[in-house]
Parts: sequence; structure tokens; C-alpha cells
Amino acid sequence: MARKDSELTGVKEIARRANVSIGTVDRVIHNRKGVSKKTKDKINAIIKELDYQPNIFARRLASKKQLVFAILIPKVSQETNYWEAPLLGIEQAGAEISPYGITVQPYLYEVNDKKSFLEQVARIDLDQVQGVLLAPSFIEESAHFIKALESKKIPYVFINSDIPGYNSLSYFGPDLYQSGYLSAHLMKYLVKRKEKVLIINISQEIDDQHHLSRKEQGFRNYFKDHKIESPILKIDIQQTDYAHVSKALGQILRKEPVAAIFVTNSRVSTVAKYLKKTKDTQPILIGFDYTKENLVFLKEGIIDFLICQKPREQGYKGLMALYQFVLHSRTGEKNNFMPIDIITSENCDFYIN
Amino acid sequence: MARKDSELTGVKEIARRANVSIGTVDRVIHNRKGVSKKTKDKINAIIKELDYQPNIFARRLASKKQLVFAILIPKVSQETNYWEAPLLGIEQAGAEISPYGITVQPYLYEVNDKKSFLEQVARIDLDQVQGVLLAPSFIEESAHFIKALESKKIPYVFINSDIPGYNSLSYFGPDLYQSGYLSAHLMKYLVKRKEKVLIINISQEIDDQHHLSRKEQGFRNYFKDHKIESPILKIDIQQTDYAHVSKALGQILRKEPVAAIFVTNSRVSTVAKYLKKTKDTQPILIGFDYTKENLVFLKEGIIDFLICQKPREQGYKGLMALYQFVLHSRTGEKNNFMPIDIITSENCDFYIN
DNA sequence: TCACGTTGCGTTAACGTACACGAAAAAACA
DNA sequence: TGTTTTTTCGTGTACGTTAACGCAACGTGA
Repeated sequence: MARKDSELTGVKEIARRANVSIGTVDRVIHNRKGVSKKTKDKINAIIKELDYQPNIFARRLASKKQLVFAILIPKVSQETNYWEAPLLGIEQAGAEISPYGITVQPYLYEVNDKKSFLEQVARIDLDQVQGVLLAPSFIEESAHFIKALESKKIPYVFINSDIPGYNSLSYFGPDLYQSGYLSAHLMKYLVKRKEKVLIINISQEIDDQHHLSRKEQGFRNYFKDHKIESPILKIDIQQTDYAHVSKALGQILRKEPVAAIFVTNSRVSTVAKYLKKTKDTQPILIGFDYTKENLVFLKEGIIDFLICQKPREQGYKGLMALYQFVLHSRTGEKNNFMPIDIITSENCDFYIN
Repeated sequence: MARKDSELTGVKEIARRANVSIGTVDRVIHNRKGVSKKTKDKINAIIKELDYQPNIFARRLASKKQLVFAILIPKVSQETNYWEAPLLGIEQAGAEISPYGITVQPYLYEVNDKKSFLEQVARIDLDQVQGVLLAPSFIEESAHFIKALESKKIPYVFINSDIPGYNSLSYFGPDLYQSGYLSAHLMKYLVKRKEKVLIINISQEIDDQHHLSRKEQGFRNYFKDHKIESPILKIDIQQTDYAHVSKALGQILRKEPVAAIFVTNSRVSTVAKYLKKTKDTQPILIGFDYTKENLVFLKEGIIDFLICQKPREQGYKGLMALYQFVLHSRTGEKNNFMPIDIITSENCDFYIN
């Protein structure tokens, strides 16, 4: 009899060893009620001993129900199409895993609006969700949501920005400090000794400040570590519209001729727009993100370098990590810092965002 | 009766419509013999009409047999650990898809040895293989193998280098011309007007020449397109050992002081080794690939930039493409040019190869 | 004509799990 | 003690596909 082989695994074997039926084993596996503590413990012990891995094919064949993953990220705004990329990655991953009975439900919030974030959170029915992929833009609001997830034991993955200290499955996103550090490294090649460098923060959001300042820190520390003598100027611009930005730029650039400008986020295109209009010698311009707007100026040569951290891949890999965990109990690295890519007008056509 | 719903799909429905049994339907699906041409055609028509997608869970539950993918790439040599990266990507993909009953069989050949390539090809039993991932280093030898694959209708994917004109499922690898073009772009920032630039080809293999020259072409064309006045020198070194390389370098560098050197492949570390020993002012050095050896010199500052094209991802995505096609009949892009990454001593620790 | 092979097809038992249904056992109540 | 309720558990069917087995019908050669 070849039965010996086949009976060594599966619910049947567990049932046999525990002297119960497969129905009972099934109940403890799904911890439904109706099993005495005693037999439940016995069965759990056997499961652990056998390191029982349920057959996912049989499981998903027998169970008609879909798994649901909720996606909580900003929606694409007129201001920037940055979030298009993660969404594309998510959609691709979603398409790949959909044959395995997984449904992806997007909940998209306004990038600068906490209220909108909370509205979307409220729409998610945690009893119908087996995993969450989120960009925790707003620290406090996210913390509250995450607490709810943990109490329901729903696994979640962060993308784009991290909130350390939580028990997330993993994080896929940039190492902000390093990307600032790298930008400074590029600068070193481009500015001559003692030429001035300007850092520009453009953001109205307070939560953002944390991100921006970590980049700035990296940037400044590189200059310090490498004893670069170029003076660093810096301005904060709290309004993101062109009128404000151009005015602020005009003021400082008239007084202080700079050889290079480092914009700490994707709004570098606004700066580029200003620089294009002035006839003066163009300073080197470095900024972030492969957005439509930035790309135009990159190709025109107004922007010299863009730093980018694979937003598409963040979405793709984030969702895949969720899938690997929920379906196969596979956990990968907890922190997955995306590579820091340097984009120029030459390689931009080949950049896979 | 809810039967109406459930009967609308699956082999049962096909069988019902064709007035045959599911056994017969199964036979034509797996085109086994024992079905008359007439009913076979009828069933195939219905399958197409219904756009029947077999339930993969039921399929893999019922069928105990494993799918086999053969991997035909160079093995890691002492000379370079380049091929470690693709293999790692392949192994990761292999681990992820192994629960779906897929076995990955590596056949590794010596990178510079056609005989070894043919030996490995001979070891592959095409009747036991459902897909092939290969790096077609040797054009003619590969062509022969590919012909065999096509006659058996076994899908195959190229990585690292492409042989256009074949009906491969897809290609994952670099766009050589562009990576040369980009290198030149970097040079532009780094050398002053009329300073000399040196291109170095180090390779004993003839097949390689094709690759190298496409890079060189890209490099030269950038200079032409942008009317850069720096003269370009060039040497070919046909022996890859350090003694030869250093001798050749000594000869040319003594005569011609150059501001920058562009090495067209991963052997840039050999050049770096030489430069490190000379006390002269170090020229800018650009080369290819994130190998162990190159990394050392990059961190020491001898190599300034490395161009890299995600060898790990080539392996990962290549195998995944095979999987998506064989299991889910999903085809993606045919040509997948990898992003052209610029690696410096600053971002190298964050580079995901 | 019989015996035997071939072709074309139907039937059925797996594959491992989920879950509804109902039965037995235990507990609670009278 | 008998009756009801609750707890605990076993049985059976379904999920969609695979493939072994077997049975007709037909053809072939003697």
C-alpha cells in the first residue's frame, strides 16, 4: 500500500493522530468554535509537530471566497502625478495575483488632507479585509488605524514612508537621509570650490517637514563629512503655487548668485519653470521624482538630475509582500529601502519608475 | 437551482455544449490522443468561444506533476561574480513559484567557453522541460538550441543579451547603445573642454565584441551629437589578466595624459587596480557592473561611476515572465530594457542589484 | 467466421480542504 | 429520573481537474 506515504501529511493525518475526524481538525485550524479545549490543544500540538502547511490549491478550490487587500494611498492630484506610479505597480501585482482569488480594493485619499484620509479609513470594513497596504502620510491618524488593524490581526505593509516602531509586515520606500546625502555627492562634482549652493524646501504640510528635513540633514552632513567649502543657503517656501515660489526665488537669487540648487521634493519643476524664464546663467538643478512635469524640464536641460526611488516598485513589491505572507506565510525583509536612482536626460527614457 | 450559474464555466460546461464527456474535453485540452478530429475541432471551438481558463487550483490539486524550467546561464567564475546576481534573482523567483509546483533546474556553463555551453545544452532533456530561461552568450550555438525549443514549442526567455529575430517570449536586459550614450553624458560633466578621454575595451571573446562596440558607438555618438571637443582615444586589450592590462595602460598613459577613462565592461576593476598603483593624478573612471571587485575601487574613490543594469532583476523578472506565461498564458512586453543605473560610492550601499 | 488490435469515448476515483448537517455526548433543568 | 439545551464531534458532499480504467464499435487478418 502506498497509503503510508500519502497519509503522512494533511488534515487526514492530523485527524488520525489525534483520534478525531477531519471536521474537528478543520474547526481548530480555522479556530471556529465547537471544540473542547482539550482536543483543541492536542490538535494544535500535532499541527505544530508536523509543521502542517495547508495545501493552498485544495484550500482555494474548496473555499469560494475571495481574499481582499485594501490599498490606502493618496490619489493622483493635479499638482503631481507622483502617486500614479505606485498605483500602477499595485495594479500590476493585483493582476498577477488575481487568479489566486485576491481582490484589491483601493481607497484613495487627498494627499494634503487629513480629513480625506480618515474618510477613506472609515470606508474600510476590516472584517472583510485580509491585508492592508498603506502610505502612512499622517502619523497620528495612521497610528489609530494601525491599532485597529493589529487588534484584528490584519497584516499591513507600509510604502513610501515608514512609521518606525510598529509591527508592520514590511516597509518599501526610500531612505530619506541617504538620498539627501547622495544629492550632495552629485553636487560635489558640479560646483566649484566656494560656489554657493541653495537648498529649497517647498511644502505646506507639517507632516512633510519630517521627510524634507531628513533629506536636508543628509545633504548638509555630506558637505560636513567631506569638508566642502561651498556655503549652503536655504529657504522654506510654505505655499506651493507658482506665484509664491517665483517671488521667493526672485528675492533670494537677485541677492545671492548660486551655482546649484537642491530642491528637497518633487516640486523642483516649479523652480525649473522660474529658472527657464530668467535669462541668467542657469544654476545646476537637482530635485526629486520622475513626474510628468519634472520630466519636461529634465529633457529641456533645466533640471540636471532627478533622484527617484522606484515608486512603481514600491507599490508592486508592497502588495506582493502582502500576498506572499497571507497566502504562503512567507515573510521577507522588514525594511526594503529602494535604490536611489539618478535620472538624467539621457537615461530617463529607460527609467522604469 | 443555482446550477445555471455554476455550469456556465469549466470543463463540464464545455462537455455539455459539445455533447461529450469531460474526459474527452480533458483529452483535447491536453492534446492527448484518442479523440477524432471532428470532435476535437468542435471542442476547441467551444473552448475559444468560452475563453475557457482552467482553474489552476483544481488543476494543480489533481495533477501531481511538477513543471520544470531550465536555466541556461554562465556560472560564477573567479574572474567575475557578475552572474551571481541573476542567479540570485532566479532563485528568489524560483522560491516564490515553487508552491505552484514549479521546479527550476540550473544548467551553468563557463562564461568564455562554447564547449561548456554545448555540454550544458546537451544535458537538458527537452521532453521534461516546460520553459527555458537563457543567456544566449554564443550566437550560433544558441541559435541551434533555440531551433530545437521552437520545434518542441517550449517557450523561452532571453536575459542579459538578446538575439533579435527569434520568437522569444521576451527579453530582459540592457540597451547597450544607450548605456554607452549615458556614460558619455556623465563624462560631459566631468571633463573640461578639450581634455582627452580614453575608451578601453578589455575582452578576449569575439562574441563580446558586438556588445562592447555597441556601447562604444553610443559613447562616441553622444560626443558627436553634442559637439564635444574632447578627443577620444581608444585601445583594445585582448588579454584580461592584470599583467597584460597594466602593460597596455602604461604604454598609452605615459604618452597621453587623459582626464577620463571609460571601460566598456566590468573589467574596469583591473584598470582601477593599475591606477591605484600609480601616483599620478587620477583620471575620472567609469565602468560597468556592480561586482565585488569593482565595488572595492568604487568605495576607495578610484572608480567614480559604475553603470549597472539590474542583473538580479533580469533573472527574477525573466523567470517570472516564463511562469506567467506557462501557468496563466499571460504575456508581457517583449523587450524589457533594464533601467540604466548610475552607482557612486554614496548610493552603492543602497543599490539593489 | 472468429480472434484480436485500434480508435473514440464515458465513467469514476482521486487530489486536500471547507462547511453544512445532524448525531452523540454532556450538561442543565425539571 | 426524564427532558431539554448546549457542547462537541463525525459524516458527507462539493470544489474543478486529472488520468486510470474500461467498454463499445470498427477494422484487420487468418
